[in-house]
Amino acid sequence: MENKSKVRVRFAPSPTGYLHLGSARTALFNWLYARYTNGKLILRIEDTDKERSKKEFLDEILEDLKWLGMDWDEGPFFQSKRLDIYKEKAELILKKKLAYKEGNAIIYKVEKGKVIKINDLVHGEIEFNTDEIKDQVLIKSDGSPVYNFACVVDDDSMGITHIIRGDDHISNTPKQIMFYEALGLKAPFFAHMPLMMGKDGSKLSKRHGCVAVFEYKEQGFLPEALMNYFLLLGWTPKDGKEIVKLKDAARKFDIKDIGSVQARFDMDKLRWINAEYIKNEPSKMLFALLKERFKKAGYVKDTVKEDYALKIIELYKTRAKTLEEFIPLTECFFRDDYKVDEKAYKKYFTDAESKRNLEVLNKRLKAMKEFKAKTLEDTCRVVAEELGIKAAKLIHPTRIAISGSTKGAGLFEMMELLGKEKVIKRLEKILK
RNA sequence: GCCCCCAUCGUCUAGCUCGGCCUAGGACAUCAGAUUUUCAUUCUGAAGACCGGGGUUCAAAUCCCCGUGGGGGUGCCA
Repeated sequence: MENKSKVRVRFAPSPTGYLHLGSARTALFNWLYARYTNGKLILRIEDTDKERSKKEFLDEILEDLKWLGMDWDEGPFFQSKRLDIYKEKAELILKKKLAYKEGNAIIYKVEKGKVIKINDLVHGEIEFNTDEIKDQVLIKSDGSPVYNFACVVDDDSMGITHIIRGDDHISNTPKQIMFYEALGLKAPFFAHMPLMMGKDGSKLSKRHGCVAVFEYKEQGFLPEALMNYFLLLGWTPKDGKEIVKLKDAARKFDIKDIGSVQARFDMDKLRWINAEYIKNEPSKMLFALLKERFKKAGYVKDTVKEDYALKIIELYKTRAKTLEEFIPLTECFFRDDYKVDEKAYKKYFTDAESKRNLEVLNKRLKAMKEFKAKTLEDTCRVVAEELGIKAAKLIHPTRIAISGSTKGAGLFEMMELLGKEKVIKRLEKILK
Protein backbone atom coordinates (compact mmCIF):
# COMPACT_ATOMS: atom_id res chain seq x y z
CA MET A 1 0.00 0.00 0.00
CA GLU A 2 1.97 2.94 -1.29
CA ASN A 3 1.53 6.37 0.21
CA LYS A 4 -0.71 5.07 2.94
CA SER A 5 -0.10 8.08 5.04
CA LYS A 6 -1.36 10.36 2.31
CA VAL A 7 -4.89 9.06 2.54
CA ARG A 8 -7.45 11.74 3.25
CA VAL A 9 -11.10 10.85 3.59
CA ARG A 10 -14.06 12.87 4.70
CA PHE A 11 -17.41 12.62 6.33
CA ALA A 12 -19.87 15.23 5.09
CA PRO A 13 -23.24 15.31 6.82
CA SER A 14 -25.83 17.97 6.19
CA PRO A 15 -27.50 19.46 9.24
CA THR A 16 -31.02 18.99 7.95
CA GLY A 17 -31.97 16.30 10.44
CA TYR A 18 -30.62 14.12 13.20
CA LEU A 19 -27.70 11.81 12.54
CA HIS A 20 -29.18 8.86 10.69
CA LEU A 21 -28.05 5.28 11.21
CA GLY A 22 -26.93 5.12 7.58
CA SER A 23 -24.83 8.24 7.97
CA ALA A 24 -23.27 6.87 11.11
CA ARG A 25 -22.32 3.78 9.18
CA THR A 26 -20.75 5.86 6.41
CA ALA A 27 -18.86 7.82 9.03
CA LEU A 28 -17.61 4.57 10.53
CA PHE A 29 -16.16 3.25 7.30
CA ASN A 30 -14.43 6.54 6.56
CA TRP A 31 -13.07 6.66 10.06
CA LEU A 32 -11.84 3.09 9.86
CA TYR A 33 -10.09 3.69 6.59
CA ALA A 34 -8.45 6.85 7.86
CA ARG A 35 -7.20 5.04 10.94
CA TYR A 36 -6.20 1.93 9.02
CA THR A 37 -4.07 3.92 6.61
CA ASN A 38 -2.86 6.34 9.21
CA GLY A 39 -4.49 9.03 7.14
CA LYS A 40 -6.74 11.94 7.96
CA LEU A 41 -10.48 12.22 8.41
CA ILE A 42 -11.95 15.58 7.51
CA LEU A 43 -15.35 16.68 8.74
CA ARG A 44 -17.33 18.89 6.43
CA ILE A 45 -20.77 20.31 7.03
CA GLU A 46 -22.87 20.52 3.88
CA ASP A 47 -25.18 23.31 4.82
CA THR A 48 -25.92 24.96 1.51
CA ASP A 49 -29.63 24.30 1.87
CA LYS A 50 -30.51 27.41 3.82
CA GLU A 51 -34.12 26.40 4.25
CA ARG A 52 -33.53 23.07 5.92
CA SER A 53 -30.20 23.47 7.70
CA LYS A 54 -30.58 24.02 11.43
CA LYS A 55 -28.09 24.76 14.18
CA GLU A 56 -29.77 22.31 16.56
CA PHE A 57 -29.26 19.49 14.09
CA LEU A 58 -25.61 20.40 13.70
CA ASP A 59 -25.04 20.31 17.45
CA GLU A 60 -26.79 17.01 17.76
CA ILE A 61 -24.82 15.47 14.88
CA LEU A 62 -21.50 16.56 16.35
CA GLU A 63 -22.47 15.24 19.75
CA ASP A 64 -23.60 11.89 18.35
CA LEU A 65 -20.44 11.49 16.28
CA LYS A 66 -18.34 11.99 19.37
CA TRP A 67 -20.50 9.61 21.33
CA LEU A 68 -19.97 6.99 18.63
CA GLY A 69 -16.23 7.38 19.01
CA MET A 70 -15.69 9.07 15.69
CA ASP A 71 -12.96 11.64 15.99
CA TRP A 72 -11.80 13.73 13.08
CA ASP A 73 -8.51 15.37 12.27
CA GLU A 74 -9.64 18.51 10.47
CA GLY A 75 -12.77 20.58 10.44
CA PRO A 76 -15.60 20.98 10.74
CA PHE A 77 -15.57 23.10 7.61
CA PHE A 78 -18.78 24.75 6.57
CA GLN A 79 -19.85 25.03 2.98
CA SER A 80 -21.95 28.04 3.83
CA LYS A 81 -18.71 29.91 4.56
CA ARG A 82 -17.12 29.01 1.26
CA LEU A 83 -19.74 30.42 -1.11
CA ASP A 84 -17.26 32.74 -2.83
CA ILE A 85 -14.97 29.88 -3.72
CA TYR A 86 -17.70 27.92 -5.46
CA LYS A 87 -18.77 30.99 -7.38
CA GLU A 88 -15.22 31.67 -8.44
CA LYS A 89 -14.72 28.11 -9.66
CA ALA A 90 -18.00 28.17 -11.52
CA GLU A 91 -16.97 31.37 -13.25
CA LEU A 92 -13.78 29.67 -14.30
CA ILE A 93 -15.84 27.04 -16.05
CA LEU A 94 -18.00 29.75 -17.52
CA LYS A 95 -14.90 31.44 -18.90
CA LYS A 96 -13.86 28.17 -20.53
CA LYS A 97 -17.26 28.23 -22.24
CA LEU A 98 -18.18 24.89 -20.70
CA ALA A 99 -21.09 26.48 -18.92
CA TYR A 100 -23.70 29.11 -19.57
CA LYS A 101 -25.74 31.55 -17.55
CA GLU A 102 -29.44 31.49 -17.06
CA GLY A 103 -30.42 34.48 -15.01
CA ASN A 104 -28.04 34.40 -12.05
CA ALA A 105 -27.59 30.67 -12.26
CA ILE A 106 -24.55 29.08 -13.85
CA ILE A 107 -25.26 25.89 -15.72
CA TYR A 108 -22.80 23.31 -16.94
CA LYS A 109 -23.28 22.23 -20.55
CA VAL A 110 -23.06 18.45 -20.78
CA GLU A 111 -21.30 17.15 -23.84
CA LYS A 112 -23.45 14.40 -25.33
CA GLY A 113 -22.31 11.03 -26.61
CA LYS A 114 -19.43 10.57 -24.22
CA VAL A 115 -18.76 7.57 -22.00
CA ILE A 116 -17.60 8.20 -18.46
CA LYS A 117 -15.93 5.38 -16.61
CA ILE A 118 -15.71 5.04 -12.87
CA ASN A 119 -13.39 2.57 -11.32
CA ASP A 120 -15.23 1.96 -8.11
CA LEU A 121 -13.29 0.33 -5.29
CA VAL A 122 -16.33 -1.68 -4.26
CA HIS A 123 -18.20 -2.31 -7.50
CA GLY A 124 -15.45 -2.30 -10.07
CA GLU A 125 -15.89 -0.56 -13.37
CA ILE A 126 -19.12 1.32 -13.97
CA GLU A 127 -19.90 3.13 -17.21
CA PHE A 128 -22.23 6.00 -17.90
CA ASN A 129 -23.22 7.60 -21.14
CA THR A 130 -23.52 11.36 -20.99
CA ASP A 131 -26.66 11.14 -23.13
CA GLU A 132 -28.42 10.20 -19.93
CA ILE A 133 -27.30 13.34 -18.13
CA LYS A 134 -28.94 16.71 -18.48
CA ASP A 135 -27.17 20.02 -18.19
CA GLN A 136 -26.19 20.55 -14.58
CA VAL A 137 -26.74 23.60 -12.45
CA LEU A 138 -23.51 24.63 -10.74
CA ILE A 139 -24.66 27.79 -9.00
CA LYS A 140 -28.29 28.33 -8.16
CA SER A 141 -30.09 31.60 -8.81
CA ASP A 142 -29.60 32.56 -5.18
CA GLY A 143 -25.84 32.31 -5.56
CA SER A 144 -25.37 29.10 -3.58
CA PRO A 145 -23.76 26.06 -5.18
CA VAL A 146 -25.55 22.86 -5.95
CA TYR A 147 -24.46 19.78 -3.99
CA ASN A 148 -22.55 17.99 -6.74
CA PHE A 149 -20.50 21.04 -7.53
CA ALA A 150 -19.68 22.14 -4.00
CA CYS A 151 -18.71 18.58 -3.29
CA VAL A 152 -16.16 18.53 -6.11
CA VAL A 153 -14.67 21.89 -5.27
CA ASP A 154 -14.34 20.94 -1.61
CA ASP A 155 -13.06 17.45 -2.08
CA ASP A 156 -10.35 18.85 -4.28
CA SER A 157 -9.39 21.79 -2.11
CA MET A 158 -9.41 19.61 0.99
CA GLY A 159 -7.16 17.12 -0.74
CA ILE A 160 -9.53 14.18 -0.43
CA THR A 161 -8.01 11.03 -1.91
CA HIS A 162 -10.82 8.52 -1.35
CA ILE A 163 -14.52 9.19 -1.33
CA ILE A 164 -16.33 6.53 0.67
CA ARG A 165 -20.07 7.06 0.56
CA GLY A 166 -23.37 5.31 -0.01
CA ASP A 167 -24.53 3.67 -3.22
CA ASP A 168 -27.11 6.41 -3.58
CA HIS A 169 -24.31 8.60 -4.87
CA ILE A 170 -23.27 6.34 -7.71
CA SER A 171 -25.22 8.25 -10.29
CA ASN A 172 -23.85 11.54 -8.99
CA THR A 173 -20.36 10.36 -9.70
CA PRO A 174 -20.27 10.82 -13.49
CA LYS A 175 -21.55 14.36 -13.01
CA GLN A 176 -18.85 15.07 -10.50
CA ILE A 177 -16.23 13.58 -12.75
CA MET A 178 -17.28 16.00 -15.47
CA PHE A 179 -16.78 18.86 -13.05
CA TYR A 180 -13.33 17.65 -12.11
CA GLU A 181 -12.45 17.58 -15.78
CA ALA A 182 -13.94 21.00 -16.42
CA LEU A 183 -11.77 22.41 -13.65
CA GLY A 184 -8.73 20.56 -14.92
CA LEU A 185 -8.54 18.45 -11.78
CA LYS A 186 -7.84 14.82 -11.12
CA ALA A 187 -10.71 12.87 -9.59
CA PRO A 188 -10.12 10.91 -6.39
CA PHE A 189 -10.89 7.24 -5.86
CA PHE A 190 -14.49 6.32 -5.26
CA ALA A 191 -15.87 3.58 -3.04
CA HIS A 192 -19.63 3.24 -2.94
CA MET A 193 -20.93 1.06 -0.19
CA PRO A 194 -24.34 -0.57 -0.40
CA LEU A 195 -27.13 1.05 1.56
CA MET A 196 -28.53 -0.29 4.78
CA MET A 197 -32.18 -1.28 4.36
CA GLY A 198 -35.08 -1.85 6.72
CA LYS A 199 -36.17 -5.25 7.96
CA ASP A 200 -38.45 -5.79 4.96
CA GLY A 201 -35.79 -4.77 2.46
CA SER A 202 -37.22 -1.36 1.70
CA LYS A 203 -35.58 1.92 2.51
CA LEU A 204 -34.74 2.26 6.19
CA SER A 205 -37.24 4.73 7.61
CA LYS A 206 -39.18 5.66 10.72
CA ARG A 207 -41.59 2.98 9.68
CA HIS A 208 -39.00 0.38 10.72
CA GLY A 209 -38.48 1.90 14.12
CA CYS A 210 -35.82 4.33 15.14
CA VAL A 211 -33.48 5.71 12.51
CA ALA A 212 -31.72 8.42 14.49
CA VAL A 213 -28.57 7.61 16.40
CA PHE A 214 -29.68 9.50 19.50
CA GLU A 215 -32.70 7.22 19.82
CA TYR A 216 -30.41 4.22 20.18
CA LYS A 217 -28.42 6.11 22.74
CA GLU A 218 -31.64 6.69 24.67
CA GLN A 219 -32.65 3.07 24.47
CA GLY A 220 -29.41 2.09 26.09
CA PHE A 221 -27.29 0.79 23.28
CA LEU A 222 -23.56 1.13 23.73
CA PRO A 223 -21.80 3.10 20.99
CA GLU A 224 -19.23 0.40 20.42
CA ALA A 225 -21.96 -2.19 20.03
CA LEU A 226 -23.79 -0.07 17.47
CA MET A 227 -20.63 0.47 15.48
CA ASN A 228 -19.67 -3.18 15.78
CA TYR A 229 -23.01 -4.05 14.29
CA PHE A 230 -22.63 -1.63 11.39
CA LEU A 231 -19.20 -3.05 10.77
CA LEU A 232 -20.66 -6.52 10.35
CA LEU A 233 -23.05 -5.25 7.74
CA GLY A 234 -20.91 -5.59 4.68
CA TRP A 235 -17.59 -6.50 6.22
CA THR A 236 -16.57 -9.83 7.69
CA PRO A 237 -13.63 -10.28 10.00
CA LYS A 238 -11.30 -12.86 8.48
CA ASP A 239 -11.02 -14.80 11.72
CA GLY A 240 -14.80 -15.05 12.08
CA LYS A 241 -14.83 -13.28 15.43
CA GLU A 242 -17.81 -10.99 15.23
CA ILE A 243 -17.28 -8.99 18.37
CA VAL A 244 -14.67 -6.54 17.20
CA LYS A 245 -13.56 -3.46 19.07
CA LEU A 246 -13.32 -0.33 16.98
CA LYS A 247 -9.59 -0.08 17.62
CA ASP A 248 -8.98 -3.62 16.43
CA ALA A 249 -11.18 -3.18 13.41
CA ALA A 250 -9.19 -0.10 12.45
CA ARG A 251 -6.14 -2.29 12.25
CA LYS A 252 -7.71 -4.79 9.88
CA PHE A 253 -10.18 -2.83 7.79
CA ASP A 254 -9.62 -2.36 4.09
CA ILE A 255 -12.00 -0.88 1.52
CA LYS A 256 -11.47 -3.90 -0.69
CA ASP A 257 -13.27 -6.05 1.84
CA ILE A 258 -16.51 -4.10 1.74
CA GLY A 259 -19.28 -6.28 0.35
CA SER A 260 -21.36 -5.11 -2.59
CA VAL A 261 -24.72 -6.28 -1.29
CA GLN A 262 -27.28 -4.15 0.46
CA ALA A 263 -27.96 -5.37 3.97
CA ARG A 264 -31.02 -5.28 6.17
CA PHE A 265 -30.99 -3.79 9.61
CA ASP A 266 -31.60 -6.58 12.11
CA MET A 267 -32.54 -5.48 15.61
CA ASP A 268 -32.09 -8.97 17.04
CA LYS A 269 -28.47 -9.14 16.08
CA LEU A 270 -27.85 -5.61 17.32
CA ARG A 271 -29.37 -6.56 20.66
CA TRP A 272 -27.18 -9.63 20.85
CA ILE A 273 -24.06 -7.61 20.20
CA ASN A 274 -25.13 -5.02 22.74
CA ALA A 275 -25.67 -7.77 25.30
CA GLU A 276 -22.18 -9.09 24.60
CA TYR A 277 -20.72 -5.66 25.31
CA ILE A 278 -22.75 -5.21 28.49
CA LYS A 279 -21.78 -8.64 29.75
CA ASN A 280 -18.10 -7.95 29.26
CA GLU A 281 -18.06 -4.37 30.47
CA PRO A 282 -16.64 -3.87 33.97
CA SER A 283 -19.47 -3.13 36.40
CA LYS A 284 -17.85 0.13 37.37
CA MET A 285 -18.09 1.36 33.80
CA LEU A 286 -21.67 0.19 33.56
CA PHE A 287 -22.52 2.03 36.73
CA ALA A 288 -21.19 5.25 35.28
CA LEU A 289 -23.48 4.75 32.30
CA LEU A 290 -26.44 3.61 34.40
CA LYS A 291 -26.30 6.27 37.08
CA GLU A 292 -28.45 8.78 35.22
CA ARG A 293 -31.00 6.15 34.32
CA PHE A 294 -31.24 5.01 37.93
CA LYS A 295 -31.75 8.61 39.00
CA LYS A 296 -34.40 9.18 36.39
CA ALA A 297 -36.24 6.08 37.52
CA GLY A 298 -36.15 7.43 41.05
CA TYR A 299 -34.01 4.50 42.20
CA VAL A 300 -31.16 6.58 43.52
CA LYS A 301 -30.63 10.11 44.76
CA ASP A 302 -27.56 12.23 44.32
CA THR A 303 -25.93 10.32 47.10
CA VAL A 304 -25.64 6.89 45.64
CA LYS A 305 -24.49 3.83 47.47
CA GLU A 306 -22.07 2.76 44.79
CA ASP A 307 -21.10 -0.55 46.35
CA TYR A 308 -24.71 -1.61 46.50
CA ALA A 309 -25.38 -0.59 42.89
CA LEU A 310 -22.24 -2.33 41.71
CA LYS A 311 -23.34 -5.62 43.21
CA ILE A 312 -26.73 -5.35 41.61
CA ILE A 313 -25.18 -4.62 38.23
CA GLU A 314 -22.87 -7.58 38.62
CA LEU A 315 -25.92 -9.78 39.18
CA TYR A 316 -27.85 -8.47 36.19
CA LYS A 317 -25.31 -7.78 33.47
CA THR A 318 -25.90 -11.17 31.87
CA ARG A 319 -29.62 -10.50 31.84
CA ALA A 320 -29.95 -7.03 30.34
CA LYS A 321 -29.55 -6.59 26.62
CA THR A 322 -29.70 -2.79 26.83
CA LEU A 323 -28.94 -0.31 29.58
CA GLU A 324 -32.60 0.57 29.78
CA GLU A 325 -33.47 -3.03 30.56
CA PHE A 326 -31.64 -2.77 33.87
CA ILE A 327 -34.42 -0.54 35.16
CA PRO A 328 -37.34 -3.01 35.35
CA LEU A 329 -34.96 -5.85 36.15
CA THR A 330 -33.55 -4.20 39.26
CA GLU A 331 -36.67 -2.49 40.58
CA CYS A 332 -37.02 -4.59 43.72
CA PHE A 333 -33.59 -3.53 44.93
CA PHE A 334 -34.48 0.13 44.97
CA ARG A 335 -38.17 0.27 45.78
CA ASP A 336 -40.49 -1.47 48.18
CA ASP A 337 -43.54 -1.02 45.99
CA TYR A 338 -42.16 -3.12 43.14
CA LYS A 339 -44.62 -4.77 40.80
CA VAL A 340 -45.82 -8.23 41.75
CA ASP A 341 -46.48 -10.85 39.10
CA GLU A 342 -50.13 -11.72 39.74
CA LYS A 343 -50.08 -15.14 38.14
CA ALA A 344 -47.01 -16.18 40.02
CA TYR A 345 -48.48 -14.91 43.26
CA LYS A 346 -51.61 -16.99 42.75
CA LYS A 347 -49.58 -20.02 41.89
CA TYR A 348 -47.48 -19.98 45.04
CA PHE A 349 -49.65 -18.37 47.66
CA THR A 350 -53.03 -20.03 47.36
CA ASP A 351 -52.66 -23.11 49.51
CA ALA A 352 -52.23 -22.84 53.24
CA GLU A 353 -49.45 -25.37 53.28
CA SER A 354 -46.94 -23.38 51.32
CA LYS A 355 -47.70 -20.39 53.53
CA ARG A 356 -46.97 -22.49 56.60
CA ASN A 357 -43.72 -23.63 55.04
CA LEU A 358 -42.68 -20.08 54.38
CA GLU A 359 -43.48 -19.13 57.94
CA VAL A 360 -41.11 -21.79 59.15
CA LEU A 361 -38.42 -20.49 56.87
CA ASN A 362 -39.09 -16.95 57.96
CA LYS A 363 -38.66 -17.83 61.61
CA ARG A 364 -35.37 -19.50 60.86
CA LEU A 365 -34.17 -16.51 58.83
CA LYS A 366 -34.98 -14.20 61.71
CA ALA A 367 -32.69 -16.20 63.93
CA MET A 368 -29.76 -15.93 61.54
CA LYS A 369 -26.81 -13.82 62.52
CA GLU A 370 -24.93 -13.81 59.29
CA PHE A 371 -27.09 -13.05 56.26
CA LYS A 372 -24.82 -14.39 53.53
CA ALA A 373 -25.73 -16.22 50.34
CA LYS A 374 -23.93 -19.36 51.36
CA THR A 375 -25.48 -19.61 54.81
CA LEU A 376 -28.86 -18.60 53.47
CA GLU A 377 -28.77 -21.46 51.03
CA ASP A 378 -27.74 -23.90 53.75
CA THR A 379 -30.55 -22.72 55.98
CA CYS A 380 -33.08 -22.95 53.23
CA ARG A 381 -32.08 -26.49 52.33
CA VAL A 382 -32.07 -27.62 55.92
CA VAL A 383 -35.56 -26.22 56.47
CA ALA A 384 -36.77 -27.91 53.33
CA GLU A 385 -35.40 -31.22 54.50
CA GLU A 386 -37.01 -30.85 57.91
CA LEU A 387 -40.33 -30.13 56.29
CA GLY A 388 -39.86 -33.01 53.93
CA ILE A 389 -40.23 -30.88 50.82
CA LYS A 390 -38.02 -29.91 47.93
CA ALA A 391 -35.99 -26.76 48.35
CA ALA A 392 -37.67 -25.36 45.26
CA LYS A 393 -40.93 -25.29 47.22
CA LEU A 394 -39.40 -22.63 49.43
CA ILE A 395 -37.25 -20.93 46.87
CA HIS A 396 -39.93 -19.98 44.35
CA PRO A 397 -42.38 -18.36 46.74
CA THR A 398 -39.59 -16.57 48.54
CA ARG A 399 -38.47 -15.15 45.24
CA ILE A 400 -41.95 -13.82 44.55
CA ALA A 401 -42.11 -12.39 48.04
CA ILE A 402 -38.89 -10.43 47.88
CA SER A 403 -38.85 -9.42 44.22
CA GLY A 404 -42.36 -9.86 42.86
CA SER A 405 -41.09 -11.87 39.94
CA THR A 406 -40.35 -15.49 39.10
CA LYS A 407 -37.29 -14.41 37.17
CA GLY A 408 -34.05 -12.91 38.30
CA ALA A 409 -30.64 -13.50 39.75
CA GLY A 410 -29.80 -16.27 42.21
CA LEU A 411 -32.22 -16.04 45.12
CA PHE A 412 -29.62 -16.20 47.87
CA GLU A 413 -27.49 -13.50 46.29
CA MET A 414 -30.58 -11.35 46.05
CA MET A 415 -31.39 -11.96 49.72
CA GLU A 416 -27.90 -11.14 50.85
CA LEU A 417 -27.95 -7.95 48.86
CA LEU A 418 -31.33 -6.85 50.14
CA GLY A 419 -30.34 -7.60 53.69
CA LYS A 420 -32.08 -9.35 56.53
CA GLU A 421 -34.41 -6.56 57.51
CA LYS A 422 -35.95 -6.09 54.08
CA VAL A 423 -36.21 -9.76 53.30
CA ILE A 424 -38.09 -10.48 56.49
CA LYS A 425 -40.29 -7.45 56.14
CA ARG A 426 -41.25 -8.52 52.65
CA LEU A 427 -41.91 -12.09 53.69
CA GLU A 428 -44.13 -11.02 56.53
CA LYS A 429 -46.02 -8.60 54.38
CA ILE A 430 -46.90 -11.27 51.88
CA LEU A 431 -47.77 -13.83 54.55
CA LYS A 432 -50.26 -11.55 56.20
C1' G B 1 -40.17 5.15 -18.80
C1' C B 2 -34.73 5.58 -19.02
C1' C B 3 -29.87 4.80 -16.51
C1' C B 4 -27.14 2.39 -12.62
C1' C B 5 -26.22 -1.14 -8.38
C1' C B 6 -27.36 -5.88 -6.29
C1' A B 7 -29.13 -11.33 -5.80
C1' U B 8 -26.12 -18.01 -0.95
C1' C B 9 -30.27 -20.49 5.25
C1' G B 10 -35.82 -15.96 8.09
C1' U B 11 -31.47 -12.13 8.83
C1' C B 12 -25.95 -10.88 8.42
C1' U B 13 -22.48 -13.51 5.74
C1' A B 14 -17.94 -17.32 4.04
C1' G B 15 -17.11 -19.42 -0.67
C1' C B 16 -17.29 -16.47 -6.39
C1' U B 17 -11.31 -12.72 -8.39
C1' C B 18 -7.82 -17.91 -10.54
C1' G B 19 -14.76 -23.26 -12.06
C1' G B 20 -13.45 -29.23 -9.17
C1' C B 21 -11.30 -29.51 -1.94
C1' C B 22 -19.14 -27.34 -1.34
C1' U B 23 -22.84 -34.02 0.39
C1' A B 24 -22.20 -25.09 0.76
C1' G B 25 -18.99 -23.15 6.47
C1' G B 26 -19.97 -19.47 10.51
C1' A B 27 -23.02 -15.81 13.40
C1' C B 28 -28.02 -13.90 15.04
C1' A B 29 -32.90 -15.62 15.54
C1' U B 30 -35.83 -20.40 16.13
C1' C B 31 -36.39 -25.36 18.28
C1' A B 32 -34.48 -29.48 21.43
C1' G B 33 -31.15 -31.22 25.29
C1' A B 34 -27.33 -30.50 29.39
C1' U B 35 -26.07 -27.39 33.76
C1' U B 36 -29.07 -24.53 37.43
C1' U B 37 -33.55 -22.60 42.81
C1' U B 38 -36.24 -19.34 38.40
C1' C B 39 -34.63 -16.30 34.40
C1' A B 40 -30.24 -15.28 32.00
C1' U B 41 -25.28 -16.93 31.07
C1' U B 42 -22.49 -21.25 29.40
C1' C B 43 -22.20 -25.93 26.62
C1' U B 44 -24.24 -29.63 22.99
C1' G B 45 -27.44 -30.76 19.04
C1' A B 46 -31.47 -29.98 15.21
C1' A B 47 -33.81 -27.51 11.38
C1' G B 48 -32.73 -24.04 7.58
C1' A B 49 -29.94 -21.32 1.43
C1' C B 50 -26.82 -21.22 -3.89
C1' C B 51 -33.94 -16.41 -7.30
C1' G B 52 -35.74 -18.77 -12.30
C1' G B 53 -34.36 -20.17 -17.26
C1' G B 54 -30.87 -20.88 -20.89
C1' G B 55 -25.84 -21.45 -22.31
C1' U B 56 -20.04 -22.40 -21.86
C1' U B 57 -17.42 -26.80 -19.72
C1' C B 58 -15.55 -33.38 -18.48
C1' A B 59 -17.17 -30.22 -14.22
C1' A B 60 -20.76 -23.99 -12.12
C1' A B 61 -22.86 -21.23 -6.00
C1' U B 62 -18.54 -19.78 -8.78
C1' C B 63 -18.03 -17.67 -16.00
C1' C B 64 -21.77 -15.58 -19.99
C1' C B 65 -26.86 -14.20 -21.57
C1' C B 66 -32.07 -13.42 -20.69
C1' G B 67 -35.87 -13.03 -17.23
C1' U B 68 -37.63 -11.95 -12.28
C1' G B 69 -37.10 -9.54 -7.70
C1' G B 70 -35.04 -5.69 -4.45
C1' G B 71 -32.51 -1.00 -4.20
C1' G B 72 -30.69 3.75 -6.00
C1' G B 73 -30.74 7.84 -9.45
C1' U B 74 -33.34 10.70 -12.97
C1' G B 75 -34.26 18.44 -8.31
C1' C B 76 -31.70 25.62 -9.01
C1' C B 77 -32.35 18.67 -2.13
C1' A B 78 -28.08 16.77 -0.01
